[in-house]
Amino acid sequence: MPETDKQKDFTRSRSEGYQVNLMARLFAHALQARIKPLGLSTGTFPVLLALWEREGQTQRELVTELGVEQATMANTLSRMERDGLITRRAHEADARVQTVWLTECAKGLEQAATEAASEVNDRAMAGLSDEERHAFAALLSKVIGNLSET
Amino acid sequence: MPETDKQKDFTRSRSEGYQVNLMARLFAHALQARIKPLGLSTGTFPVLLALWEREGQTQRELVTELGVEQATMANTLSRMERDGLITRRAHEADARVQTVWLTECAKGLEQAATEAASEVNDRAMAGLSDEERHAFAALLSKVIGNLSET
DNA sequence: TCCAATTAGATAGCTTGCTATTTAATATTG
DNA sequence: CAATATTAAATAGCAAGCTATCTAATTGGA
Repeated sequence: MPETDKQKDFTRSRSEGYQVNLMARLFAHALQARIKPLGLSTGTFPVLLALWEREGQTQRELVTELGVEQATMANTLSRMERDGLITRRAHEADARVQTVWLTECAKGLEQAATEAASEVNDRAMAGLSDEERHAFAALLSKVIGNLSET
Repeated sequence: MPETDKQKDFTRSRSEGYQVNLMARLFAHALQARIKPLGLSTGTFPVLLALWEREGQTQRELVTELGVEQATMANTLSRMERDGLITRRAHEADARVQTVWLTECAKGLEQAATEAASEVNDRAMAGLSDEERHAFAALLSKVIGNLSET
């Protein structure tokens, strides 16, 4: 390709960044449709997964585990408290820290919510062989690793 | 796996939806770092790509082409107008329609901006063979297709 | 022709994400 | 011990996405 045509070889439809953004929005849309009836939303969902696995984590721990910014987590937790999904208790040894606990309501949603998420993943991966699904997971990890460096 | 363990087989770290969301945020972060010095942002970028290819499109055409909601596009175009990237002109035949045009400033950014985006894609795909990169693109298309149905 | 349906776009109001800054508490070090 | 660093969390303010609703213009039928 001649040097003068160089700026033409970038097209949106073939850009991985564009496709990834579109895919993420489609995932979120599909998940939202299934968990909205449960009173959940896409932002609260990963927090709930972390807490279903281990309750009483600090905001800092959730931030590290989920890879969002501290301010994002603070806002998400505020909404979750407002909506009756979590409560916060003072840390016994460190007055800066609050620990996060699930309400009974939130505890009761685990089964239905994880089933909804599995359904979305299965639908997204429909028609892919086991090898393709594994290849996709491996490529996701690789790309995430590449973009996470420093 | 026994029936009673069923709810435990969903883990965030292995959920495609979670990984895809993380990957999309990393892509956006990497792109933002490179185009912010040009006065651009991630939301305006695909609109510019579409207009660099063909100016004078209507908002409706941009919506269809980029796969965002009409309200999202309206807001994005407002910010772009505010920031001196586009102007809008009345359509000669239909008073409901406005066509979107690039400012001289926006026209001058094409080369630098597409280079920035290529750089992000290359970094994300670093260490992948040509076959892997093609496989990734094919899987993206497949998954997008699956989630786009109806 | 006129009324209903459609279409283009704007607006309201929300979530989810970000950066940057602030406040308060704890840890560290001279 | 006092001054400084660091750490945890909150807050301000913005971008980018969404749904839902509204207005105005155009189109299509009866």
